[in-house]
Amino acid sequence: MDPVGIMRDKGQNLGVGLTKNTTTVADVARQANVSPITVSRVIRGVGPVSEETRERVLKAIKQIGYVPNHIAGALASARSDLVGVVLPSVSNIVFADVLRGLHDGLTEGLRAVVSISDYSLETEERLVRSLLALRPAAVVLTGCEHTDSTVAMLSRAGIMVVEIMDTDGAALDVAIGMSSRRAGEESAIHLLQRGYRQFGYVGHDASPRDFRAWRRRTSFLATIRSAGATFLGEEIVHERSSVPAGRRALKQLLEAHPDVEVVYFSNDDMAIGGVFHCQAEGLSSERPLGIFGFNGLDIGQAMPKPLSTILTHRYEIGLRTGRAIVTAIEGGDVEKSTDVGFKLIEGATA
Amino acid sequence: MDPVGIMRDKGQNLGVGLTKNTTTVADVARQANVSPITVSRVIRGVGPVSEETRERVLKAIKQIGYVPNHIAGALASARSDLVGVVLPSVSNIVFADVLRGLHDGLTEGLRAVVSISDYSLETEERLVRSLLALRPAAVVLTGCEHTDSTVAMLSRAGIMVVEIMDTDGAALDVAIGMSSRRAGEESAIHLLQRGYRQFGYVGHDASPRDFRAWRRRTSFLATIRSAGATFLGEEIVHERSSVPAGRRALKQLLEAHPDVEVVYFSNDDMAIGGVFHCQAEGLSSERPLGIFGFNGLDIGQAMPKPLSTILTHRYEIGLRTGRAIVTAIEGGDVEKSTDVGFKLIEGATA
DNA sequence: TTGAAAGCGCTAACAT
DNA sequence: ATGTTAGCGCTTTCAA
Repeated sequence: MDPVGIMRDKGQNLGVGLTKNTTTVADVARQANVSPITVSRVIRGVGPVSEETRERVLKAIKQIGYVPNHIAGALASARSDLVGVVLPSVSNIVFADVLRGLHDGLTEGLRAVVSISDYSLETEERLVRSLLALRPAAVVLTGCEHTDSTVAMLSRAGIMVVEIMDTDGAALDVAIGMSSRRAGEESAIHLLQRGYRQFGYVGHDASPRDFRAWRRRTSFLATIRSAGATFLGEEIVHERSSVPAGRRALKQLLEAHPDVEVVYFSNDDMAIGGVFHCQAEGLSSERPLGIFGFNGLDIGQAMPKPLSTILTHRYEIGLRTGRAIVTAIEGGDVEKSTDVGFKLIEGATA
Repeated sequence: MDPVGIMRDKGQNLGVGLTKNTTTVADVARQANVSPITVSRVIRGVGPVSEETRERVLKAIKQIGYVPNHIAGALASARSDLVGVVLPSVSNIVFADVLRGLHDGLTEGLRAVVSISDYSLETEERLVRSLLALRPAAVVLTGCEHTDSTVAMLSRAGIMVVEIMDTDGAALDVAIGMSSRRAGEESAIHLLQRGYRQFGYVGHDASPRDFRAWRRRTSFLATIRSAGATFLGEEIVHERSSVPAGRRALKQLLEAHPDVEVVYFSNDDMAIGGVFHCQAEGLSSERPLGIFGFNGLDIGQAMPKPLSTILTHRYEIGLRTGRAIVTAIEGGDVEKSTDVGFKLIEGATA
């Protein structure tokens, strides 16, 4: 209930030589009886500094509680320790995994500035424009679809761009991910091999567009059709993917198309909702409806009947992205495109 | 397979007036026949600028594809548009929700720099030290436990600090969250009212420490004990919380203490694992074991028997945090402590 | 091994 | 309404 004064004592006394409480390299230098540049060298650990002065400077830093200003450093050196990251969502555990991997992969004091595009390319463009103002060391985007302006801005900026998750398109610079097309295809082939002939699909449509889910659906459908199987119909919920949405959608689908033998879901969240619908309706025994997901979330594998799905390597994508950025900054070469693959989990639901 | 040259044409030609491909306000100014400061005023939308010059400047910006440099701006104005955020984890959907809320709450071009402490106060200290080098507009920390050094650094920096999730402790500056203590207590009261007398607990211990889960457990135990109920025992997995971990842990607990009537779980992930264990063992009918969670994840509510749990307002915590930061930056007053509360969901598992 | 000078790109303060 | 001047705090370059 107490209103509180923020930014107390910023000490920005711009008057006549009054105290500013922001200590600088100059303060440290004075304390240690060296020049500012020597302090800078000690902090960055570059250049020749005698052990004796080094210790003197370090002591001075401790004494006056100096905290380096990377903003000033970045301006002077034209080198940034920020990595701009645009993810379509963080609520989806998939991108949370990517982010965790990215953090583990980024070293050398690199830090991620995370923005969320909500699956909109226009939002992505806005976010990239704004991120570029930070002159980041690299930019990480999700997927290979971007507006022309986004591409133009990035190419003019001349910084490293990593497109993650998706290796189906032509990489702007570096791509690290997997092929959605092949994932859809392999899912279809597996289900065909299991003898299914009557297919259904349950999908979501996140805000504007989840391109990768759509590409999986497209190649899945193409594969079952070219095998002569029947696609009975689909139910698409116009909201972000979730367990409850999957449950509702499967109910809808089964009402419209009671004869489906197996349903391909846009991802595990949706598929788990499907499993719950079957459990709730007691469908499991009298009518073994096949359910197939995508991602291989651990929750799906912890269910009494583990979910049949495709395991994706989200953490690894993030990790490799971080490492690729570090490598590039250190002057190393980075693969143009890295496919981390995926793994089909047979499970017990299809 | 193509090694690719990153940072191509950085254009850092430091020679005699050769082309640098970084355009600056000066370039725009030249193009528009005004002074740099006028360009700056147009970009920031402050100060008096005639409509005519404004348009001329805007046109020039478009023409030469100028991208502002916020790093330089931040240095000159001693104002940053970065908000440092330290979360214990992002894999946990709870913090992903917080992050989403935070993004929605932050406006005015404020951007989050996210770091992950992995539930370690020492890591948090390191991350805060490193974040302060960016001179952020505010720092968001999780929980009210911090090392002394962390507290000292932050107070010296004199910037806004928001401690989220937890309002049990004394806020350093601003706290937005809920009371873990009361959550544990209310869970216990509810289960006692339902007639349960033989209690068990299944918990996790994330890396070093999940303080809030532990506080829930402590107040839960205190409450059932003071009501004269029996605490039969507990099973703690020494890993981060997850559905599979919950499933395994419940199995263990029931083997050691076959007489428990109801189990309080450290959170919904663990509790859902418990439900899956019961389903897999066919325990649901022959022996209706009570299961109670924490968080109110939508997956728990989409299960055939919705999980009994406490709904927390993660998104709102993030949203309010973002808004509080914006308010403070704009000079407004912010509540010292905001309790967003929680809501008990009766569900069908306890 | 150390330092002096210059400037990164922008904006606050003070003119005009 | 616009411009001039003088830095922000650091690091580069070049000299000692």
